[in-house]
Amino acid sequence: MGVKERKARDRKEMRETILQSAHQLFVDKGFEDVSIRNIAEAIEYSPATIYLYFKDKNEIFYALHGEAFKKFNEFMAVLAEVKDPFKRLIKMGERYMEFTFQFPKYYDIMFIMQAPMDCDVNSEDWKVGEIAHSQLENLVKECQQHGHFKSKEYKTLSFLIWSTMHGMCSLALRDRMKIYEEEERAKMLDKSFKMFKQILSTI
Amino acid sequence: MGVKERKARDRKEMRETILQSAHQLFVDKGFEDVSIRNIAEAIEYSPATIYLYFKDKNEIFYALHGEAFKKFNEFMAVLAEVKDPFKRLIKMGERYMEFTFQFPKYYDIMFIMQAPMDCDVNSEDWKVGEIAHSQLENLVKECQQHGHFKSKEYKTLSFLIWSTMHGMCSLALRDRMKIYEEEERAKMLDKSFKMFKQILSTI
Amino acid sequence: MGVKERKARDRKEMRETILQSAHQLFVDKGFEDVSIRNIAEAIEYSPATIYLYFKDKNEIFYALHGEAFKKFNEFMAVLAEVKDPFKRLIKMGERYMEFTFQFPKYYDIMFIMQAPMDCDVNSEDWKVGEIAHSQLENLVKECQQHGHFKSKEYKTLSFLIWSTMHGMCSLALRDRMKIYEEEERAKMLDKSFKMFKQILSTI
Amino acid sequence: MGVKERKARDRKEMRETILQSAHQLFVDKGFEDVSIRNIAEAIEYSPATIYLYFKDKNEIFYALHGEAFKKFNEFMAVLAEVKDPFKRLIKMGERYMEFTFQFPKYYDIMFIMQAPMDCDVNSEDWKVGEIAHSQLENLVKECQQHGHFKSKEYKTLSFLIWSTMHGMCSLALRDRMKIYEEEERAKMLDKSFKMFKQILSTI
DNA sequence: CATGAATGAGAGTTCATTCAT
DNA sequence: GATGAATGAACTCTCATTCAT
Repeated sequence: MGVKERKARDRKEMRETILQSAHQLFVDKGFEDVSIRNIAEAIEYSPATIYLYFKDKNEIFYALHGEAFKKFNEFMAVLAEVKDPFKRLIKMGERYMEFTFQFPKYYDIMFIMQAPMDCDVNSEDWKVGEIAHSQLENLVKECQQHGHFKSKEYKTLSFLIWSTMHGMCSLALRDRMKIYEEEERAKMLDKSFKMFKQILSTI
Repeated sequence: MGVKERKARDRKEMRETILQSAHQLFVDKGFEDVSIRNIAEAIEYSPATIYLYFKDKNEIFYALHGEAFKKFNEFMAVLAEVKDPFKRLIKMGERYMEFTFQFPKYYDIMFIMQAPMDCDVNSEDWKVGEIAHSQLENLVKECQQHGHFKSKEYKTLSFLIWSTMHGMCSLALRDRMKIYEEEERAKMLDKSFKMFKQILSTI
Repeated sequence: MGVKERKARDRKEMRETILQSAHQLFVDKGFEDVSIRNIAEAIEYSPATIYLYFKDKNEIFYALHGEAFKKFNEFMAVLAEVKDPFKRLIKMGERYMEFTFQFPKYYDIMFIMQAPMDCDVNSEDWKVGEIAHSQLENLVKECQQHGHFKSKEYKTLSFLIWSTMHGMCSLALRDRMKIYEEEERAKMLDKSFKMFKQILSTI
Repeated sequence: MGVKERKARDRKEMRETILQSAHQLFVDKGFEDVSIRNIAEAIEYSPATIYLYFKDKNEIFYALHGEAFKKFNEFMAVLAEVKDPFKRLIKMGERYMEFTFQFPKYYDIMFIMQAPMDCDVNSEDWKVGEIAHSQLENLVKECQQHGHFKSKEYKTLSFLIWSTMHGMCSLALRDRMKIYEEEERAKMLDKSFKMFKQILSTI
């Protein structure tokens, strides 16, 4: 038994090692530019070894996808500290943007990339996503209980808020802010987010 | 003379055929995952033939990009009929969404897809993009002259509006609305846009 | 008849035009790097046109080969002016080197390149080559009649002389003088040829 | 242990196999006209396999170049046995010719073929070449100390000697002795070399 | 368990050549 | 006589994947 358990543990550790490498490479270079060979080299194993732990490249992708959402949720954990729901909502937006620009490739998999077709909709990953989403809806509802967003349907507003945040982030990430001068882009995002907060506080 | 013209027309048709195929494929599989060979197969010509009409893979992408923006601007031409600037802004939003869901592949190329790096910023395509953008900014400014958006910086607000619209559209296009039931998605977009209009009218 | 003749003349002119272009390109870039397209572009005709005048790329090559030898012989014509046979021999060597470095690609086809297999040994081109060669042999014989190269077999000496000249030229042309500093190479060739002359004058 | 060694041996053998094929092809068809595919077909492996043993096409060429020079130097080792420098010089010439006709393909790569441009001048291969060359220069110098080649600059004379040998060898190798009857060619080379020796002994 | 070796498939691209017009 | 259009075959090189060891 001890043996079996150790084996299982070893196996998990190896998967972890591979994913960490894949993660690093992925975060550095994006999905398309990470090859099995890269990962293998990074962990100083042979490419063939990877296949002992993952069926194929897609499986690694899915795992990363899961990691991304996990990381995202961890990233949002700090919200717990903020008591006032509206302030918490604002903080959520701030963290959303921070996450986006700290882990742009993760944001990309999570919210932009065309996922491979055969992705399992029921997989745990998507559940994690749903959790994040209902967190937002609950928060909006809570804000209403504190007098915000009067006569707004909370589900719809939640989606609208998410859309706005996602719009800013994804335009930036996918290089659609070239209409602004290089140096202005960050400022524009900043000003835009500030204006968004202000609007939210008045409606 | 007739001959020359017919040849020119043939040539244009062929370019068009290639572009249509490429278009389809690019958005189905992403730029990186489309090969000249794919395109060639799709139109039932040899790969070499493609090179008679386009210098390389990138040039195909740029051509599509240009076409998309042209179509986009044509699509926005109806705005001229709307006199009141605020109503025009709202109409703009409506048309934006209509365009997105009528020509999702074009929208994808314009605002979502990862473009090849070595794209010429000074090319006409980008100018068309800038025109569309300054159209929005001018419209927002005009609204302010009619008493809307008091004490809001118009450039920032323009970006925020665009972000919101893009957020909704791209989340839908890239299948990130799976958290909602299939039948609800369109409704959600609708309600969300309505709420957005309402918010805009109060700020 | 007039018509027939004119047509024939036209045809020859076109062949000439093509060859001149091919020649220029060939001299500039070497055989491998000249494409039918290049030639066609240079003469502002379509690639297909080339095929009306030459069976294929090889045929152009052979024609160039012939041109090279013709040019070589023309280049040697000045020797006629030199009365004294030994001086003429020396002059021949000088001209040989001059030709080599003025038309390196020609020298290459004539004396270095692996000729395409299906080259016709009996073609006129080779005869031109033989003429050049027997010119050398005759010259050496003549020198002997004037007291040079006593008790040397003239055919053998001729080959030895040619070998020496070819050795220097081909080592230079095929970049085998890298053992010497860049600036020294020309000097080395010069000194080497001077020494060769001096030796010839003493044997 | 035995395993490691066997693997290393296998690897070396495979490299050798590839090099032999490449060798043959390079000299038959020239560097430009040999493809990785050709080589792969010749050894009945897939093209991709080649890349497991050589970084790219150039590396194959360099390897051959290196091998050739190593072989050449080994071939010249027998010179050590000859005490008298002039006799040694003559022997060197003899060995040079023997090498040429025993290993014509190697000779071709070393001294005739157009090498790829981006060759590393500082690589070991070129050093081996320089060694061979300075061996000649030293030998000529030594001959002078024994009363030969009076008032001749030894570096220049060395190049002249090399040129003469290379001229004879390369004309033969590249089939430029067709002016002589088939049966005479070898004799001509022989007589020519004899005459060269005789000349060297009198200057 | 780990891997070295091998490969099929495929990428973008170029070229000599053909043929209907 | 000239050509625009087309293509088959080739190029170098990379990658995910397999399998015997």
